[in-house]
Amino acid sequence: MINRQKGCHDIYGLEAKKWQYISNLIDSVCQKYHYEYIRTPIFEASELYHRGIGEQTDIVTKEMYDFKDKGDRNITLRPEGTAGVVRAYIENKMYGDSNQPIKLYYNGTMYRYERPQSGRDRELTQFGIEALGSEDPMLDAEVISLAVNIYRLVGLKGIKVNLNTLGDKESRDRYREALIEYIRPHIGEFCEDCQTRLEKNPLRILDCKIDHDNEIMKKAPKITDYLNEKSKKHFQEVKKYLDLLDIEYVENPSIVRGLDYYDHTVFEIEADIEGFGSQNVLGGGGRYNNLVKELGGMEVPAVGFAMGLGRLMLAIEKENIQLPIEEGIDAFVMYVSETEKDYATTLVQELRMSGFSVETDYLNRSLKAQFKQADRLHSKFFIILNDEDLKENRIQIKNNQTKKEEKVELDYILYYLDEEISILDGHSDECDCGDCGCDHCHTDHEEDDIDF
RNA sequence: GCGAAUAUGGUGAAGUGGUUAACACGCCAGAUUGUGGCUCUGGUAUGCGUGGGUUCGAUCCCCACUAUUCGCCCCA
Repeated sequence: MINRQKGCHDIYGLEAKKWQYISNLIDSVCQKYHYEYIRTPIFEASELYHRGIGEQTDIVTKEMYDFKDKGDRNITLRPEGTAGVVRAYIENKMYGDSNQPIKLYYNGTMYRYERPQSGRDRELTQFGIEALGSEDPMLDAEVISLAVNIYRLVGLKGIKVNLNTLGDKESRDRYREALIEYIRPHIGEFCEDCQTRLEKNPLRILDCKIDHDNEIMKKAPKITDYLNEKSKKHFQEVKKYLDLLDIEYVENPSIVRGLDYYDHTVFEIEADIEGFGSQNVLGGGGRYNNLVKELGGMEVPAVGFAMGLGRLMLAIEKENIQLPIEEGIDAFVMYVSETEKDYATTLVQELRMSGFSVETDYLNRSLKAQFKQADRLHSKFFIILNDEDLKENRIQIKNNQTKKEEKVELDYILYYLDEEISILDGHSDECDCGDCGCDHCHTDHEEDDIDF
């Protein structure tokens, strides 16, 4: 037997319905915020990620899916979404588009060559947004609010936004120097990793779990004291807009987001969920005013966010959140014997073309077994075809909720089903507004019910 | 890269160094309900991860491998 690859999953059944629900929710929220869907390739030139992420990191050296294709090109399966989107932005000259800023979202699979564990797979699905072409702090706040609203709408409680700023390059360089100077005399007291981080990526030391409680760390200089006026103002405004948007956050100076290209605002959203362990970060992002240039474009400010949907699903499961997944079909067509099967075939087709979801039996099962099957599928109506009825141009139809059973004229069946299903859904005849609050309207206008 | 646990039929899962490996669910057929959902009867399953070893004999003991899960590292 051939098994699926390590760290990959087959998603089907109820699980697949949940994924679809989340994807639909994402589409609907992004539409409201006016972020447009973009789909970029799953593989790109390796260089894109090497440049975007930084040559020296573990990420690049051992956690990317690199390979050579038959033309001897260096290819990488995308490990994240931002680089590809930025590449597409530059390549398609979106900076010249008349609508600015460019606001995009993606939702797709990413690949990371890692040892899988809970909340971490080799093939993962990420949703993310990128807003390019504005340095307005209002946009930073919007990005965060979109992310938070997704979590809210899913129904997650204990969501915490950790917020920090890295300032602009000038502020960050000053801070980096001060930090190195401060830590260097004490470096012997830090863990091995931190000792190498000191030169390579000193900010990362702040994020170290081992040395987190070290007194020296606690008294370390803070980035906020090294911000220049411009950076300080940006951060203050981001916070102002978050307050206006009613987004709660915690300032957390240890959020540094490893990568060089981050500027100003950085944030992580974490879930306070029992049994979530070290994989409690649901998503994160920040401003990256240097990346577009780094990847060969012009100087374009940008801000973005990404979340792992696998982890979101895990959180939903742990929190025991019931997503409103619709189950069941409208009708199951059963036939008493082989004689009626031909008619069943055409009836099923007709009903489906008229917009009903309909199933029938394909295993030539006994009528009894067909009833069982119809029941298992949560069919609203059972349509039972027998010879005698068909001769008189009518069919037997049973409402599985009320148990009411009727014989209906063949010509009348579509109208009958339509009516009856409306009644089942609580949709009244008088209502044609499409938004009266009944169940039927809800399904058609789901997005209008979203309460921000 | 390091560490730990697990590996039995379609599913969940018990169990033993020795003739036919429980039980439950599922599925199928039948009985009974005016044709399903409850109940009862019967049927169903190429099942002990792979390769070695110990043994008269291994699913059960030992070793290796593989896979899965979980943790560490790292985290885009």
